[in-house]
Amino acid sequence: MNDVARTAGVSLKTVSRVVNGETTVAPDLAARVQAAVETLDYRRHLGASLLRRNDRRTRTIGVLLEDVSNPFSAALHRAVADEAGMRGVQVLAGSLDEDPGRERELAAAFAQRQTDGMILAPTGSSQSYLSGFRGPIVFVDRRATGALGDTVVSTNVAGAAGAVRHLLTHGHRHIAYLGNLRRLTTARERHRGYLRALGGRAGPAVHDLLDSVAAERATVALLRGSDPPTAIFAAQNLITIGVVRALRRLGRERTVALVGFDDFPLADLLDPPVTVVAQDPARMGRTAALTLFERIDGDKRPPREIRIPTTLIPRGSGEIAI
Amino acid sequence: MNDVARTAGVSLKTVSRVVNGETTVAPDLAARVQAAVETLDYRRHLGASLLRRNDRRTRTIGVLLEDVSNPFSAALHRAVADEAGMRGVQVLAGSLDEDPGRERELAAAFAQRQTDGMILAPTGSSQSYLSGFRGPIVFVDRRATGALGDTVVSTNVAGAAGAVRHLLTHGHRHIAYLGNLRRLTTARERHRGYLRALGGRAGPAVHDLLDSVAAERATVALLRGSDPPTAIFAAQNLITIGVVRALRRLGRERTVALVGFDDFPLADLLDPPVTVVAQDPARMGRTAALTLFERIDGDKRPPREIRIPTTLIPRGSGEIAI
DNA sequence: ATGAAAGCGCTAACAT
DNA sequence: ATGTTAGCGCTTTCAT
Repeated sequence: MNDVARTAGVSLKTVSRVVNGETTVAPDLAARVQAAVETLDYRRHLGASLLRRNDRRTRTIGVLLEDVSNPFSAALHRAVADEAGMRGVQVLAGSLDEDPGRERELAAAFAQRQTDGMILAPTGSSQSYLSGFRGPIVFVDRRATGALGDTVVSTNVAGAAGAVRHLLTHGHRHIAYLGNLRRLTTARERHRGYLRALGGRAGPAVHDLLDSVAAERATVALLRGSDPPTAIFAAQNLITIGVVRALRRLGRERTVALVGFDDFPLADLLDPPVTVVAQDPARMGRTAALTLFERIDGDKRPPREIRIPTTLIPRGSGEIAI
Repeated sequence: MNDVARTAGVSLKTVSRVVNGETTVAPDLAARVQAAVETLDYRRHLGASLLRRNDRRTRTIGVLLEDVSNPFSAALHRAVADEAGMRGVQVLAGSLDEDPGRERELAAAFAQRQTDGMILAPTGSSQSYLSGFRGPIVFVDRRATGALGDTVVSTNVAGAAGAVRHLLTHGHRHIAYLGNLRRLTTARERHRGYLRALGGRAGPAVHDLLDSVAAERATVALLRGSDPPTAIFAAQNLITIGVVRALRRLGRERTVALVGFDDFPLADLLDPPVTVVAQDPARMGRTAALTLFERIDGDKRPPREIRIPTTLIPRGSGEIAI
């Protein structure tokens, strides 16, 4: 910046003014500065600029999701990035892989980089470590424990209950539940919806499935067991895919009904097409980003919880009658 | 940091030493500083630290891909993030959506944030705008024009030629090509492989398909045309999916052969399962990241081009005989 | 081993 | 409208 000032024959502050688009600069001076900037290929050092600025904003936010390569997280991430891009804000992203340690580490790493705020899908059982962090935090997909912030979640209980009622409608009375880690609020809520729809007549439940391979194995075990279910409710997209693989392997895809929670690409092209309770990850991401930017802009209202509705999409696998 | 120094009763510099883990501090002083750090919940301001440091590293890199929610880009992004995470490096990511303007803007935004380097899948027809950027750049998936840097690409020509030869083996002589934007080096190379395998007997080619809907429409038009192909080579994952949808719609999925370039989740569960030339996006991402970190660490050798092999995976759709 | 002073690149506050 | 000075939070350099 010094070089530019010298080249243009003006003071350092004038260069600063031009670079920041302030209008109180004579046109001819501004032009000279612009010329010098281009000659020297000068680019402002954002870090230095932010250090002195009053608002202290880095125009960077952090997004911590389960796995940016899972279609749900990827769509959510994409929506956040788009909303941020419109505001000239950059996005740091991280995948937690259900590891509470990574959650804390990455959150700390983002905080050290002075992100203006964070969007977090918590995986640990407590987020109290966030107290004392600088910017606002919006929790997405999962509720937080021991930390304050806005929350954007799907209507998990209602969605799961709707899925199970859909199976009941088609005559099923022996419906299994396959879900992921019970410490996650989503898993617990979807299980609660499952129990609510079934009243006292809940079927077998398998929890803590970490990936589609585990889900496939669990499904095979259930169906080969002494009291096989006639229908399955799969509480997460990878689990649904594991169940589909298992049913195929056993040749039972046309006799055992299946409804999955969370839609996934090509679900409609499988045979039979997979009935799902679709979430709206793009809307969740957009909503979380909008909420975060409102907070960053000074919104002081008490934390809100925003519930994004789910949609049952009947495609075939969930309409298999008993 | 001043507060910490006062609370611990030491000088500012001593705090700096402790925070940076320098060993030249008496144990009792270090302990006092640590205590003060915890009491005051002090966190070092990385931006300020970097401003004065000699190496000028932000420990942040940028990754610009076509669309972080496409499975190919998502897997690549994930691999880069993992490799970066192991080094305590954070990753800024952006989606270009085949928009050269966004490519330039996002690259500039990253540069302003002093990323130590960038990984870029170019979409514009020239990357000369990169000259004068601070850190090293590694091009991934696509070659750059007018800019220097290491390049990590799939063996596009060989992979595409292999796919088409596979169709020839099954008796097809009238094979269509469906590809995306011709300005992309990947699209051109895959088309070249297609032409090479067919010698003078190339079939109809449809270029510049931007998404699966466009591919679906193009496939329907081809098959309803006067001289319908007996087999299709789809040069990208979204295009392959569009072709699958079209074949289903026309009830031709068991009579028209299909080989796609780039694998996608659930390709093996479709009916018929889709034969593909699989790329290895995770390996591409890992390789690009490793190469970038070598450059950041001072590797001065001339730019290299690393070619990641592809694998033909016969699953059914490509083995439909004429 | 510890500290004082200078300065990284920039903008705020205050001149002029 | 333009320039001058101080200082953001930290690390360097150099002294002790």
